Amino acid sequence: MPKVGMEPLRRRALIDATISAIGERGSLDVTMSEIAGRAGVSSALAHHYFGAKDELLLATMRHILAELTADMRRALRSASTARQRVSAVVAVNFSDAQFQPQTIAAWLAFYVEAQKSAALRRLLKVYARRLHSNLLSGLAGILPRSEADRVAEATAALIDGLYIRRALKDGVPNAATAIALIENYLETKLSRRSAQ
Amino acid sequence: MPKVGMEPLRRRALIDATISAIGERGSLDVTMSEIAGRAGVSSALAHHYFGAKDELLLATMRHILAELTADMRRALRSASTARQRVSAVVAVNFSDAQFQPQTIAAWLAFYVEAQKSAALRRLLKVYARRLHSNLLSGLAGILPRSEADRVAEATAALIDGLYIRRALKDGVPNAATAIALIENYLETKLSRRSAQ
DNA sequence: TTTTGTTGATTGATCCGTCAATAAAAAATA
DNA sequence: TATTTTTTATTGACGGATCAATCAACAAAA
Repeated sequence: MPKVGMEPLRRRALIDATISAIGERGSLDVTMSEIAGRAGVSSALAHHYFGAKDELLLATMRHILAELTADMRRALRSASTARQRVSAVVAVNFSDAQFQPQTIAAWLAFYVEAQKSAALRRLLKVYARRLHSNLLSGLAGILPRSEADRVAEATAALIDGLYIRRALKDGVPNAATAIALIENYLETKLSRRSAQ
Repeated sequence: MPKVGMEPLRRRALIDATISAIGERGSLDVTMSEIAGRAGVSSALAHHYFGAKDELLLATMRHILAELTADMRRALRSASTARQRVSAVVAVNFSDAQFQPQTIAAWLAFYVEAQKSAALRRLLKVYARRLHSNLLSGLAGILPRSEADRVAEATAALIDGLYIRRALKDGVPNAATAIALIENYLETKLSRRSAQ
């Protein structure tokens, strides 16, 4: 039943299907047929709209990053102090929308794929840089620049590390614990401004 | 030129070839032919000794973990105080032997594969638990138990996070900086035993 | 009648795993 | 010691399966 204006709906359905397929299998080793099937269309249609598998994967990653970015912007808007801004950035990464098995598995899989795909690598670097600068925008108001830089780096590493450990279902079990762990770190770093 | 006693040599060569192949491609998507070729043998021989690809990959992961474990044991032996033990555990993970692009890429790839392979998952969990208990063996002598547990968890997450960021060639550029970052965290955690 | 949506069938490539065949060493036998 | 037999090492060729991508064809809207 071909109705006009299907393109954006199909694109979105295919991207959602890609996320859930990757999340379930835990890797990018999902077939176009599998994805298309989940979206309720044929694999030919997936190729019709995205051209090649690479581009569907890239579009999916872009979509995940866009959602994260939007969440981040929202969270930052409602933070008034520098300290709150730091906490907001951390909290978003462990919000219900982001810290889910599917999304986490997808992140991990994309990290690996980035080693092969230059386009994906570029995308992830943009995200990493943005995360860093978001953290820094809060920290710079509290700590001296070089120290703020180091704390931002450590916080980013903690976020990535907790994600990876969550994917393995080992270590930290839930979002609240993860946040508490990072906040605990930040608290010890921010409460005593004697640096070094 | 069939000479007897080739098996251990071939196994080793194939495992080394697997590591370098994975390291170069940045994922487990390497063919048996590619691996065998690097080891200077035919793919049929790789199958002869390892049966299936899964088992070669598993053997490779086991080998990497065994090396890390051996390094860890050595490092711990030469540490006399609890504090030194903590630093030793951290340092080993960023030693020249471990913190190399090839090995890091392999780690990351295996993390992803673990979501599919139960055997691999079990292996990684054993490693994670051992890392945790090694860290704890040092921290428990300095901090109260619950606090020590949390710091061990954070340190492990930092290690994983710095690995992942290294794989992306983003963030922390070298081993010394990574160690300094973690030591800086440990120092702030261990110097003020007022806990919370 | 042109545009948009859609798919079944097919192609071509890749790759794992197997197998029969070969050859050298080692062991057993004469 | 000379020979046969068995074990170990090794590979080229191939079967079979999977999958990405293409294409021709069809149907409904515009």
